[in-house]
Amino acid sequence: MSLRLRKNKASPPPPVCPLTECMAILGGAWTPNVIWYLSEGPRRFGELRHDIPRISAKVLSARLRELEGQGVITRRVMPTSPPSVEYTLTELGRELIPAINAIVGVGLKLKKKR
Amino acid sequence: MSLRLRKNKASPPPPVCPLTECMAILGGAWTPNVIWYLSEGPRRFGELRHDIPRISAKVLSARLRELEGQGVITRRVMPTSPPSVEYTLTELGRELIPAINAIVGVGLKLKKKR
DNA sequence: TTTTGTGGTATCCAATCGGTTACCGGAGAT
DNA sequence: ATCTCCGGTAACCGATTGGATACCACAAAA
Repeated sequence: MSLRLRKNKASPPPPVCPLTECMAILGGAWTPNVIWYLSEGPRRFGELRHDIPRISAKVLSARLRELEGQGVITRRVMPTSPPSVEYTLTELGRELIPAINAIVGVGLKLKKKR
Repeated sequence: MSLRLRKNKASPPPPVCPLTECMAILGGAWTPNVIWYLSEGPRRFGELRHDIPRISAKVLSARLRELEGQGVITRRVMPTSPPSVEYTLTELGRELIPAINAIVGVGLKLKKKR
């Protein structure tokens, strides 16, 4: 003799999730890091490369263009020599900071436990 | 004549980031969704498949085993017929909920703006 | 004259990733 | 006797991903 399965409809699933929408922004490799390092102010391409040592120029370039296309950052070419480029979080981009901070918070807890 | 470049050392980068640590958990496809649907209580394999219609059994299975290995969820086989398996967030897993909520919050804002 | 600094792009490549399909055991229901 | 339900696994496959390397223009500095 054995127990019966509980009905599958037992508990209704939580409401529709907008997770996918937001993860489409945060999903790419290094994306949260880029946003994190932009969260304290504008930053140049080379500075970001230095901030995130293991990122390749190709990937950093790709991420920046994606984020620009999504309206998360703006790109501004400065009239210097050689020309330098400054990236800044938009208002939309700044709305991502609490999420990034929450992720960082969990990361800190994880580190403490090890 | 043209402007000079500002020194690269101008502003120090923010402190070392534990982002990567946490994103190693949240990074896989569907992972945040799985945690989200577990956030309101234990849930069975088939229920999760139903919650996340486009996920394949293979990927759901992989994610659940990964999360179990990372100590985010527990797996419990119930003595039913046919056997059913219940997944539950651990205490560590519950610490991820604020981050998930923050991500959901941004997703909601994104939806409103469209 | 040569070197340095900047912000990239082009190309190639191996690895990974996730989807698809087929299949499984074992008990209960029909 | 056969079908259904449940929670998977195995094998295969194409697409995507990200890393490595080489290369670019242009101006200023050495």
